Parts: sequence; structure tokens; C-alpha cells
Amino acid sequence: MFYTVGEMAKLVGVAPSTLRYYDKEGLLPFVERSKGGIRVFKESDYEWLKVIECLKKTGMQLKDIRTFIFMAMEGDSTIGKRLELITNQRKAVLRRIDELQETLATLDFKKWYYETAKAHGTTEVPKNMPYEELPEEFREIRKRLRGI
Amino acid sequence: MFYTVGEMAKLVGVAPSTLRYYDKEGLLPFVERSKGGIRVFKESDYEWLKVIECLKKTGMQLKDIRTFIFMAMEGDSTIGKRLELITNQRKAVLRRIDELQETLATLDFKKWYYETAKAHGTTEVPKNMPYEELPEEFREIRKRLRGI
DNA sequence: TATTGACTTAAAGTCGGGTTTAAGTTGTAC
DNA sequence: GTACAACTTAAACCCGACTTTAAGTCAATA
Repeated sequence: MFYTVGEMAKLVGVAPSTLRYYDKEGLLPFVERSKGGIRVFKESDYEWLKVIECLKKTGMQLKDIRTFIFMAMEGDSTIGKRLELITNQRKAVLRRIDELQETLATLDFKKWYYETAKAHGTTEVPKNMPYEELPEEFREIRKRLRGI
Repeated sequence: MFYTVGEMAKLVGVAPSTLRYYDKEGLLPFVERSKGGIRVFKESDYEWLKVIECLKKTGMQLKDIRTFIFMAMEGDSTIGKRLELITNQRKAVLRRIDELQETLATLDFKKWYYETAKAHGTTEVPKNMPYEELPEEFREIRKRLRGI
């Protein structure tokens, strides 16, 4: 079965202009053309687009996804490099999750801060609450955030 | 103690141009000027910049940070709105962490996939590995990823 | 007072990831 | 054979978050 750019865009849930843009950026070297120059997407191209979607979700940049696609098209000789790329991306995602966990702790504190402020009608209450009265989970974080 | 834009930039670890940009975008309504028009940062402004840094880490956009700053400067009457903003941002961070956990699972699978491919010299081995031989933690994910 | 380094502004440039526009072409249906 | 929707391209535009540039000003030191 074959698809036009508009049909395939619907299948993968992006705008046709996005697929044309990816093509222009060299991310779709596998897409063929009709005699008239119109893009003809095959079933297997859908799988490639899923690969792109997956790598994009990891936060990978288009130029790196392009590199990955070219390596994958080259075959087994590039397995080592592909593994390296995936490993690096995995590390980047782990780091990002860590950062966000830190950030979440800060937001939890701020949420408590404003809930307490709201209950008392003033930020003075959470701001000046003595260390002993402060919920335990916020004692450390308030030190870090002093004045914030 | 007072600081110029360059000094304060060093203190908070950003480029002076960044602070000027934030000022232009209205994020620094608290910064005063000398008679000659030069920005004069106070100690307390450092705390505001730390607030901005913190909110930025949560992924909040500059225009929303600006809104937050203005509300915070207005005083206790805006506590409810600030709580709402923080709560929404907290939810956004939770969603983002969830997405990244999903993504991490995919990358773990791909890592195993290429490690196995590397060990055998071909992607055919992990690609066609029978369900029974597949490590348990990857059985579900391979179904979702079939062909990827 | 003159120099010098750091400041000022507006405007333009950069980057990533697209979207929109304009002018023209393809392919299908009648 | 003509109409029409959907395709083609290059180029321009958009967004957020800056950075860079250019031309000019301030303020501390010699």
C-alpha cells in the first residue's frame, strides 16, 4: 500500500509540512517519488517515521536523528555507533529526569508555602515559620531556597 | 551593597546580556537605576533573580515568570493566583517526568537491542528473537515498538 | 582632562523546529 | 479536455530565548 504525504502525515499524526520539512532536512532518505515528482510513502516508511518519533521523544536533535537514520540504513557495520548514540541519549534522559525531580521538590515546597500563606492570608506565616514547626520534608529545601 | 549588571550576572552565573534581556522583557521591575541611567542591583534583587532561576528550571516561560514576579510584588492579595500558577507548573513537571520515564524504557530496550546485535554482529538476532528468549522486561515494549 | 572599561540602547542575528505563502505541477474524476 | 484537490518548491515568516553588533554614554583613575 502506498500513501501521499498528506495521508502519511495523518497516519503518524503530524502536519504534512512537517514531513516535507523532515525530508528537506534529510531525515527521510528512504522516501521514493512518482515519475511526476510526488512523494510516495510505503508501509515500511511508516516504521521509519515511528523511529523518528521515538527518537524525538528522547529529546534528540533532528541532525542526530538524521545521523542515526543514515547509520541504520547502512546496515550492521554501524551497530557499534548506533549503540553509542542510544547510550548517550539514555544518559541525557536520566540526567533530565534527575533535574526534574529536583525541580519537583522545589515546586512541592512552594505549593505548601502558598497553601499555608493562603490559609493565613499572608506569606509571612510560611516565610517566618520556625524550623521546628516546618514539615520535615521541607526543612532541607528551605535552607537551599532561603529568600526565595 | 550594590552591583552593576556585569557583577550581578557573575553572581547568578548568566551573561550580562541575559539580564538586560530579562529587564527589557519586564522580568526585573525591581531593578533601579543611577542618575546616569545605569542599572543598580541591590542585595534583594539577587533573591528575585534566584526566584527567576528556580521558575525557569521548572520549564516556565518568561512571560509567565513575569506574571509571577508582578503578582509577588503586589503582595498577599495575589497568593491564590500564585498558588494556582505553582500548582499548574507542578502538574506540568509531573507529566514531563512521566513522559521521560516512558522514553527511558524505550531507550533501555534499544540499548539491549544494539548490545545484543553487537554481540552477534547483526541486528537480525535481537530483531527476530523469539518471545520466550526475550528478557522479560522487554516483552511488552517490543510489542509496542514492533518494526522500530 | 583624557583615557579606558563597563555601561546604555535599538536593531539585527542565531538556533531549533517548524508553518505559511506564493507560484506552479500532478493526477484523478467527470 | 477541463476542473479541482492535493501535490511540488523556494523563500519567508514564526516562536522563545538569547547573543551580537554598532553607536554612543557613564564613571573611575592617571
